[in-house]
Amino acid sequence: MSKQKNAPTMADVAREAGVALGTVSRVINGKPVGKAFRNKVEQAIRRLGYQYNNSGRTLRTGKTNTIAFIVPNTINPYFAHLVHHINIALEKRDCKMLLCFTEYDTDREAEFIQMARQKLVDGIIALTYNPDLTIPDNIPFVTIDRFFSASVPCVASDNFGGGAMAARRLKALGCTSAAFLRIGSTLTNEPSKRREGFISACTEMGLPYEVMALEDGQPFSEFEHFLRSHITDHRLAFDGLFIGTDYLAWEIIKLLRGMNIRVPEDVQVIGFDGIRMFGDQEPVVSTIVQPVQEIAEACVSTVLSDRLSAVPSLTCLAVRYLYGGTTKE
Amino acid sequence: MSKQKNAPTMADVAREAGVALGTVSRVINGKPVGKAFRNKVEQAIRRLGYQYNNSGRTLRTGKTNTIAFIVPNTINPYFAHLVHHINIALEKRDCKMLLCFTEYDTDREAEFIQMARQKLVDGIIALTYNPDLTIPDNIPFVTIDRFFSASVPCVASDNFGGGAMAARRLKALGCTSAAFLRIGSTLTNEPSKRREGFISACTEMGLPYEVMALEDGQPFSEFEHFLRSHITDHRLAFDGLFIGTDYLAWEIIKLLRGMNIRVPEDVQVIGFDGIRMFGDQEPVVSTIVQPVQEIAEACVSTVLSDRLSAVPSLTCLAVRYLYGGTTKE
DNA sequence: TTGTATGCGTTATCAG
DNA sequence: CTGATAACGCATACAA
Repeated sequence: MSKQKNAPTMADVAREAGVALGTVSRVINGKPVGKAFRNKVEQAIRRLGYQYNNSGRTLRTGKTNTIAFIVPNTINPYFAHLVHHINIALEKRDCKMLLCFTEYDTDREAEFIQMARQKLVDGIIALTYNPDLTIPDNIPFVTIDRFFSASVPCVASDNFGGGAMAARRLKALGCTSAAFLRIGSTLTNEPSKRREGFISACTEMGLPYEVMALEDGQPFSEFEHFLRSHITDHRLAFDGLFIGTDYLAWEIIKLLRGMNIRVPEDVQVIGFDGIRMFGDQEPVVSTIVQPVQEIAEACVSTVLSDRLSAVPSLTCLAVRYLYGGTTKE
Repeated sequence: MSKQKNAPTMADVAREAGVALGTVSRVINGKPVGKAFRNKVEQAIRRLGYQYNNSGRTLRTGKTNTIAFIVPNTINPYFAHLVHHINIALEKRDCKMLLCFTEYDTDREAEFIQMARQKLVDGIIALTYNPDLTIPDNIPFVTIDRFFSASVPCVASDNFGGGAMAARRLKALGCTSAAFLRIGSTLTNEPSKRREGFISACTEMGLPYEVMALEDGQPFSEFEHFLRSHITDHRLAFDGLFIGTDYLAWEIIKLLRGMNIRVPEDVQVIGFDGIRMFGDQEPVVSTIVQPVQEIAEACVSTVLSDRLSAVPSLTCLAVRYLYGGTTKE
C-alpha cells in the first residue's frame, strides 16, 4: 500500500506511442487528431494505464470543475435532500461537489469562501445564516433562501405564497382559529416570508390568528408554555397550526400528544419543507413542499453560468401542499 | 461578477516586498525566515490580498489534502451522521472531504475510485455494496462495514456483539419468543454478523427465535405477510423483535401499529444504528447504537496514516444499548 | 494535422 | 538565511 511513485505522464504516453506530447493532449481532450495517431495514443494509454493528473490540468486551465456547497449540516433531512440534488445536478455537468459544513458557525463560512480564492473551486453555492457575510464579487456565488443584493443571485422557493397557501388550506379544512409558530435566526431572509404570507392570507380571509416566534437561542420549552397558556378545559384555543418547518412541526406534535391533544382531530398541523424521513417515504407531517430538485437545478445552472450578469438576481420557485396525516385531508 | 483575471501570485508578492520568490514561499509555509524579511513579505501579502493557489501547490507537492468519502447517499440518517463525523475528523487534520454518492450504483463506485488515480484526492474512505470492487493497491483505501482482504483496512462496529446484546436485552426484559427481521444485500459483510450474534445468544440462553430475512429486491410487503401469519387471536407470536436497522424498525413499527399491536406493551422492538431523527434528539427506537464518531475517527486516522502497512486490517468498535421507547425500559 | 516550446504557481534544490 | 532556478503535468499558441 505504498504510494505510487511514478504514475505515467503524458510524456510517457507520447514516448510509448512515438508521437508528440501535444498529440497525446489532443487525443485526451477530444480535439481533432489523425486516425492512425489517435489509435497509437489510445493503445499507449491502455498499455501504461495512464490517467490524467488533475492538478496539472487545473493549474494550466484555471478550472477546477468543482463547486463548493456551503450548508449548516446534513443531519436535517431538508439539507440532506438539498445536498443530494445539488450533487446530482453538478454531476450531470461533470462537476464535483466540495461539501462544507458550517454547523451555523459564521467564522467557518468565511473560511470556506477563501477556498474559492485559492482556486480550489470554481464557484460557491451557499445556504448561510451569517448576518454580515462579505461576498467576493469576483467569483460565481449563489445563495439559497437569502437575498444579499442584486449582484448576488438568490434562489428560494415561494415562501410568501407557501405561507398563504397554508392559511387557505387550514381555512378550507374548517379551521376557525389559527396560529403560526416558528423558531429561527432573527435574520430577515426568504423563509421569514412564510409568516408574512400566512398573516396576509389570514387577514384577507378573516381567519383569526396568533403568532409565536422564538429566536434561535431561546429554549424550546417556550412553545410548551405558549400552548399550555392557550388551553382551557383541556381544549386548545387553536384548531389550526402553521409551523415554520417540518422539523419544528414534528416536535410540536410530540408536545401536543403529550398534552392529550389529538392531531388532526383537535388541531390540524401544517409544516413547511416537505421532509421525508428516510427518502421517498410519505412526509412526516402535512406540509408545504419546497421544490428541492428545482432549487438545486437553479443553483447549479446559475453558479455555472458563464455570463453571471445575465442571471436573475432572485429565482422564486413554486411550492405545493402535501397531505401527511396531520390535517383532515 | 466577472472572473478575476489576475490574482496576485508569489512572484507579485516577491516583487512588491522586494525579496526573492523562495522567501515568500518560506514565509507562507512557516519555514525559518529573518524577522525583517518576514515582515516585508507579510505586509506585501496583505497589501496585495494574496492567497496561495491550490493547484500550483498540489502539482508541486503531489498532496491534495483531500479525501474522498464514498457513500450511498445522505438521505439515510445513519449515513448523514457518518458524513458529518468524517468531515469533522478530516477538518481537524486540515483536510477537505470530497463527497461521492453512489446511490447503490456499482458503476459509479468504480468511477469514483478513478479520482484517486487522477490525484484528485489523497485517499478514499468507502462504504460500498459492490460485490466485486477492485481496489487499487497503490492508494490509501479504507472501507466501512466491509472486509475485502487483509491489505484493505476495514472499520466496523461490533455487529456480532450488538446482535447478542439485543438478544440478551430482550430476554432480560421478559421476552419469551423472539424474531430477527432484516432486509439488505445478499453480500456477506460485517452487518450480516448482527444476525449471527443474535442467534448465538438466543441459542445460548434458550430463547426461541425465528429469522425473517429479505433480499434487497424483494417487496417490503413480505414483512407484513410474515407478521400476519404469526398472529392468532389478535396476538403476535413474538414478544420481542430485533431488527437489522433502525430504519426498518421504524417501518415495522408502523406496520404493527396498523395491526393494532402495541409497542412495547405487546411486543418489544430493538433496532440497530442509533439514528436520531433531526440530530441530537432521542433515538427513534430502542436500539443498538453504533459509535459513529469513533468509526469516523478510525477511518480518517487510518486513511491518513503514512504507514498503512502498520494499520490493523480490521478495526472493531464497541456498541451500546440505548432505550428509545419501544422496549419496556 | 502534428511537433515544439512556453508558462500556469508552487516548492525544493542548489549556490551564495 | 536568502536568492536564483529547475521541475511538477498539462494545454495551447505557434511553427512546421
